Amino acid sequence: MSARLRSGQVAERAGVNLQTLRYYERRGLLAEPQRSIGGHRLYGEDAVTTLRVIKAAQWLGFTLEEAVELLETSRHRHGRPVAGLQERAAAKLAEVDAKIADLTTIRTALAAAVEAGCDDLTACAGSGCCPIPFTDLAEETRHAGPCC
Amino acid sequence: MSARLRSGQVAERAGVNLQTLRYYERRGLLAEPQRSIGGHRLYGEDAVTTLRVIKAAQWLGFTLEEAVELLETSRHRHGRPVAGLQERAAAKLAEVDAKIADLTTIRTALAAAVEAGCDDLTACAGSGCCPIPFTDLAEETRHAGPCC
DNA sequence: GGTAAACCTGTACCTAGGTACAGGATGCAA
DNA sequence: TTGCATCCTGTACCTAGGTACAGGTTTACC
Repeated sequence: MSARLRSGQVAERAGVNLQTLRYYERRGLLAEPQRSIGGHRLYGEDAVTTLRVIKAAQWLGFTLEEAVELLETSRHRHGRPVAGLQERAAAKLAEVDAKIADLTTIRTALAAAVEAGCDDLTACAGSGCCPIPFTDLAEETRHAGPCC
Repeated sequence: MSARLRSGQVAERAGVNLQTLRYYERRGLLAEPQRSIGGHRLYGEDAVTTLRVIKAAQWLGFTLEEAVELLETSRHRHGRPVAGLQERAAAKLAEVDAKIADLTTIRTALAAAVEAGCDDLTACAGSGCCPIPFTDLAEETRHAGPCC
């Protein structure tokens, strides 16, 4: 239907690596495109849109796994409302809020350590007067770290 | 000098996996301990402290690579002040602030998308009325994503 | 001295999201 | 038709921070 794009052109327009296209295809994010006689991939403009959507989803904090689901529901939601962007975005919003709260706690500890003039974590761990919660961290192994 | 602890005891006290001890030893975070006649590792109490420090550093957002440096300066800073915790903590504070700012931007976009009732990213990418900055993201490839 | 738990080494595997390389085929323009 | 850029496949590698397993030795306790 529309002008066919070669993989290099799609990659360039979307600002991704050529290999990433194939990777996304394997992961099911990008549909298998048409092929030329010789076997080269030929994409439509919609592939570029899909890549933009993937990038936006990643920016919002969705994993590729989640991006697959977002794209799938977007593709074939025939009438009945599968868990759509609304629910997922609300859940992600809560995750982001939790992450901000964690980082804010850490920020406070870090600022306090700077303020208190701490200059040696090992010494700090010994003296009980450091604002960094060493003992809490040792016990709370269940509580995930700040990142990833 | 102090009571010798076996690797399992150290791991348990610090709340880490046994394998993690060896991993940290390889990475240079944990000094090579003494050995029993038969070759088993025998640690002092200070190993547990070191592990607590590592956990605290990770919680604050330092990588293991950075934790090595923190521990090393803590170990052999003979007089002259190498870049200590103060500088590193201040730098990390700036990083954390930047991360919080990024997440706050994302939070705003996510909340706006929920508010606007967006229910399909692909459709959103087409219509220009979605609060998610698709086009900006496509251009700003240099700007790192929200996480890691 | 017997036995079970703990420990040893080396190596492979895991997540997440890609990236790189080798060796060969295709596409396009002069 | 020649030549070069682009693309193909499959496989290996990367970061970061671990975790798991196999096969063998040591320690500790009864």
